[in-house]
Order: sequence, then C-alpha cells, then structure tokens
Amino acid sequence: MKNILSDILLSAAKKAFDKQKLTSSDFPAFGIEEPKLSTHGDFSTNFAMVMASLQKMPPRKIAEIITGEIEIAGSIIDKIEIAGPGFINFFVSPCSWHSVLYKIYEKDENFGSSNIGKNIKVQVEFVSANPTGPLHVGHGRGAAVGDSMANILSFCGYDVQREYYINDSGRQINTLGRSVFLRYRELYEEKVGFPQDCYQGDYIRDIALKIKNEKQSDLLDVPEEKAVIFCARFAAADILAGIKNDLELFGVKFDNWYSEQFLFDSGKVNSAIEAFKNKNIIYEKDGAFWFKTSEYGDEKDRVTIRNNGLTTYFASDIAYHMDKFNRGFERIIDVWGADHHGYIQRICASIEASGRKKDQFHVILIQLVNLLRNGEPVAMSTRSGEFITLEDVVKEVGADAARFIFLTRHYESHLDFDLELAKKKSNENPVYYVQYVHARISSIIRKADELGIKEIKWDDKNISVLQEGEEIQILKILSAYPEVVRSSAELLEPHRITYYLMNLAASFHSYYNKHRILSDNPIITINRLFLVLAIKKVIKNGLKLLGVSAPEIM
RNA sequence: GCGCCUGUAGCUCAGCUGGAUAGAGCAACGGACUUCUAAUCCGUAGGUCACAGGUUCGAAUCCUGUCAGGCGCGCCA
Repeated sequence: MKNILSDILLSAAKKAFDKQKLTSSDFPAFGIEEPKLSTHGDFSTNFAMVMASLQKMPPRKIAEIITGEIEIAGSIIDKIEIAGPGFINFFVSPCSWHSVLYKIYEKDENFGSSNIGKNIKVQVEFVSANPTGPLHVGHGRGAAVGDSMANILSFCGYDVQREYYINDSGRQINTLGRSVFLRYRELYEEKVGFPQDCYQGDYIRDIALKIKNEKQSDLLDVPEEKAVIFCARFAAADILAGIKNDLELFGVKFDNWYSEQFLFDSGKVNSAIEAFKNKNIIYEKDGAFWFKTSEYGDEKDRVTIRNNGLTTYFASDIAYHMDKFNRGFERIIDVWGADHHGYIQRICASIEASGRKKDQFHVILIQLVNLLRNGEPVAMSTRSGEFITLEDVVKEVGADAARFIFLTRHYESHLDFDLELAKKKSNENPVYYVQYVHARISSIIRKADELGIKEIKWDDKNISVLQEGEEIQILKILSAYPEVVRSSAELLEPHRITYYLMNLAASFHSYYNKHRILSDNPIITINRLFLVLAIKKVIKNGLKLLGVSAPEIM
C-alpha cells in the first residue's frame, strides 16, 4: 500500500516538474506513515515538507502542486487533503484493504516473509555460557532473543546458522576441575578445605558423586594434576549435556557447537596471532604481546599473550571471529550480556584489522533480568551457589510464557520477570492474551464446522461486506505485518513482533466482543470467518517467529 | 577520573530512526457472562517525556551541558 502511494507521489512530482511547476527534479527521501488520528487519513506523507528547502517554496504550496497532478479516479485513493504545515493525507477507499485477506490465505505461513536477506550467510551466536554451571535466567533471555532473531532473519531471506561457543579451555575450566576434585576427595576424607574461589553450587557435589560411581577411589592414586584434568573434562561434558538439555526444554536448537579448545588444538589461535604479528598489528612490549586496538578506536592496546606465555581470552576471540568469516559468513551477530559491552571495541578492532568491514559485525547486548516473585526480588547469589536456574523457571512457568516475556522488552532495557505473573492466566500475562486469540478462533472454526461450514472460502464478490470499523481496523493491522517483520529484521529487534501481536490480539478481542462471527447472515458469516482465519494465521506465524506455540484449545 | 547504556502516567514499558492533540498493560474507580471460550470486553481517571540550553517549518526522538541510576574500565574470564 505504501509502495503504491510512494509511486503515485513520485510520478505526480515528476509530472509537475515537467510542467515546470517545480524547480528541482531532485526528490529527497520522504516518509509515509499511518497517522494516529483517523481524521488525518489512512496514510500521511511529509513529502512536501522535506522538499521545501530544495524547491524554495512553502510546503503547503508544493503539496497543492503535487496533489493537483494526482489522478484519483480509478485509484485506491478516495480523497486527498493537505493539512497542518504541509502534510498530504490520503484517504484510501475501504475496499482496497480487503485484498490483504486473500494474500494471507494465499501465502499462508509465508505471509510476511521476504528476501531482503538475499540469501546472505549470517551467523547468530548466542547463550555461549561457560560450561562451569547451569544456565540461569539471564541466559534464558539471551537464548530467547538470539533464537527469535535467527527465526526472523531466516524468514527474511537470510541463510542463518545458530552457534554456541563453548569456553572449554583456560583457567575457569581448571577451577571447575579443582572444585569437583575437592568435592570428590570429600567423599573419602573427613576434612578438605574448599576455597572461596571454587564453584560453590551443589551441582559440583553431584558431579563428584558421578565420578565416584564411575571410578571409585581411583583418582586418589593418580597425580593430583591429572586427576584435576580428568575432573575438569568430565564436569564440563556433564554440565554441557545439562545445558543442551535445558535449551531443548526451552525450545532452542543450535546448528553448531564450537569449542574454544578446538581453536587451540587446530592451531587457529596461533596462526591468527602470527598473521597479526607479521603485519605489526601485534607487537611485543614488557614481554607480552599487544594488539594495537587503540588504532581502531579502542581506549588502549590489549594483551593477547601474557608474559608468562599464556594467551588471554581476547586471543582466542580474535581467532574465533576470524574463523567465523573464514567459514563464509558475511554477517556476524553476537548476543552478549550487557556487562561485556566494554569488549565490543576490541573485537571490532580485530575484525577491521583482518580486513572485514565494521558493519558486518553486530553485538546485541542483553540487559539484566530481575527475577521476582509477587513483586519481591528472588534472592540470587552465584557465590553461595543458590540460584534459580533456567530449568527451574521453564519447569515452573513453561517455555512459552518464559520466551514470550523475555521478548516483551527491548533487550537494552532491564526486565522484571515475575514468576507468579508468568503463571497467571489473565490479562496481566501477555502470553495467554495472544495465544487465547488463536484458541478462540480455532474454537469458532470448529463451531462453524459443526454448523456445516466445512470450508472457509475466499468470496471475492462479497468480501466487501466487511465494513465495520473494527473490521477495517483489523485489515489495516494485518496489512502492516510484513513491514513489522522487515523492520524487526533490519533493526535486529524481535520485540517489535511481540508488540505487534499484542496489538493484533487486542483488536481481535475487541471485535469478538462486539460482533458475532457466526451471524444469522450466511454471507457475512463466511466472510467474517475468512477474516478471523487470516488473524489466526498471522498470530500463529508471529508466535512461531518468537518460538512460542499457538494452541488450538486453551 | 574516563567510557557506554538508561531516565516517558503511581508501577512495568512502547513510541515505527524528526511529524500533527505522547500511547499500552497493571494498579484505582464504574460497568458487561440465558449469546461463537470472561485466559475477554467497554468506560472513567492519570503527563513539566529527569532538568537547562541549542539545531528547524516541527524535538520524547538529533547536539551540548547538568543531575540521578546501572554497567564497564586487569598481562581476569
């Protein structure tokens, strides 16, 4: 609809220029939007206003010239008005909205999809929690955002891969091994000191017990160093299996699990660092090797290899991101916790230094989740190991509710997640509000079937009986769906889909309460059924992008 | 001290990258179930868009400064 109007405007402007009514044929970018007030028409453009300075004419005058060149007869336009400082308002004929229903029917689950991605290979990396403990609620938010983002991009024609990066090397894994080994020894000895910097959670004891079951006391007889390494590997594998399981319960599946250890074993870290050394981007100072990140906008240079010979986390991340591009991805999207924001600059630096463009790399920063119960904060302490895991949350409130709530906010703002509210089956809980639309419509369609309406067909001749204000309103909202999906993909903002669905749901519930779908007029009935069927399809379609189910019965 | 993010109704948040009279939900108050699912709907009330300047036809949105909150500033991960 907007494209049609845009073409009409441009050709009218061209005509006006040819007739020398306008002084410039240079038409800057303009906007077409849906005004908040219905008295301002169905669509409105600032065309005349943005042209004012170029044309050296007052906006209202330009608007008059352009609208004078538009032929209304035979078009979708009913009426054009010039208003305010120079807005051109279009009133579209009500009948022109109905065609969206056929489009939805025809495209079905692909309604709203596009090819703006042009099949470009994109990788979305998310969660990537260290395999040193179970996933918590914050990881859940990252998982919901990352997974939904991947769905949306894929729907918009990108070739998407979901990847989980496993930090399975380095000191923390060693700490994990030590922690487990100490708990293991506790199973045999009376007093074993357990330092503060070890992992405190009870899951460490569980893992120690598993090792005992498998190895009995064997580990007490081998050198401690070897025992710790065994415990580390065992524990990491065990925890990772748990993480995979949790994610599966949450409805998230990765295409690829990428190991940091593999980066070292395959020599990728080494060769990346060597390559940068040769280009003098990595230099030696005070016995350490520094990356010249400051030349790419970072505050200072960063160490890649410490003077004790050990690499930093940054070193493997340089190699990791190089490798992503080498695997053929043209766009890289990383989903991180907001506390890592200071890290963006240096990864950008390494990407630019390896000859890639800055805009091929995006970081989505996820803000904290405050876990509440009836409005009261739930005590969470990683140190003591007492915390509510993602698994706990999913088991308590369900994956649908959790995912939807994680996507009800822009990821840059803090999110209050109330466990009790997430379970409530009422208006306060947006998940059910949206799902209920799907269930209600399903129920209506079942009822219609019982009444003998076996097939809901497109009725080209009579579709225009849908003339109620609520009906036209819904048609407008349905028409906007493809655009919402597109902007959600372009801006990397899944919450736009969530808001759209809540809005569509509200319009439907309101309509449902005011008008009967199954009326005593068969023509109205069949066309209303066609309308609600379209709503049902779009609700299901949108929920799918969020990774939320669309139940037939509630 | 430096950098990044946030500041919108009592609460939680949207605001389509600068548009017309700033919107939802919750909470408050008043209504609607013999009718397709009340997990719903209708109505009322609620605002100095943190504050002060600036940019222009036009600012919640862009720029500068101030204030408040969060986070980050290691040869840690």
